Amino acid sequence: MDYQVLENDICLKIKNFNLEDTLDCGQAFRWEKNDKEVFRGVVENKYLEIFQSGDNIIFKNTTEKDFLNFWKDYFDLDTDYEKIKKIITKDSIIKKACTYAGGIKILRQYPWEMICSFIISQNNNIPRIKGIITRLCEAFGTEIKPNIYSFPTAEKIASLKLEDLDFLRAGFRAKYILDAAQKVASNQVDIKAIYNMDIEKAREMLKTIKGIGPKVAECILLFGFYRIEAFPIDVWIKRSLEYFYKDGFPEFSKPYGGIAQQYIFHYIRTCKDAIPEEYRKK
DNA sequence: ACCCAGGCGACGA
DNA sequence: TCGTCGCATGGG
Repeated sequence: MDYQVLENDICLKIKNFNLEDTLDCGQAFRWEKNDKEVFRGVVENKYLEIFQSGDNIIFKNTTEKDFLNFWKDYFDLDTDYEKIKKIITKDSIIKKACTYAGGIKILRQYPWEMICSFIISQNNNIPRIKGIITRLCEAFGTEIKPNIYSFPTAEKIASLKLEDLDFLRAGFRAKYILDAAQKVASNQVDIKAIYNMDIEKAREMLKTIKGIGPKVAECILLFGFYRIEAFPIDVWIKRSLEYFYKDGFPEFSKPYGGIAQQYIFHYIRTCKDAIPEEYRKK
């Protein structure tokens, strides 16, 4: 890994990485870009400002220690994506998607935040998901810097009543958030245990929470537990499976299905001519 | 106004 | 076990 320690910042030199696509492709909901291409976000109890300039990524006001012990892991910098791409791009559709969106990395995020976030995501759109999560953090998270809040703990949410969540305007999802918090806080859904479960058991465990079905469970496993074989099928992926993969998704890609899935998801959502218009609204 | 959003639970056949 | 429908809310 090639990086330089500057006065207050870390400068990482990296190829084939796209910060904006990575932070804005629907896997994370707590990064916002300001008017100067700088992303601001909160992960656990750390606040970061970060931006990209060509092959340089600048981590603002970051110590080498935080970079090596925390952000390197969060941004999945030790995974050899080129090796994975070599395998999965033997499929021509993934190859196209990878050309378009191959700068995305799968962020190593945290289980409870992903459980809560992807419960909120169901039958919802990304701007609204972000809004609900922002309100949730501002109300129940910890203020780690002036006006900057961490994601609230499951214990904190579990201590609330359903009416306390009304202001989120999360609709029918509010009761699911509460159920998730209660089950996680009480260890009825044991996050530590899920890390060591085989994936099918982990799916079943997550689905004991109300509001977690097959799709949300896959997202939690992929983004919260780094199970890169997890393959969430949302409306967009369903469309692309119908259009591109009538005979099934290629077997050799399945161990890295989650990475391929992200490339395809970003590709067909944002590239106008990826699939025909009539498939976009079926 | 209308349609849809990174779906799910409840219900009926 | 498989289809269908209602769900809260608000952006386009």
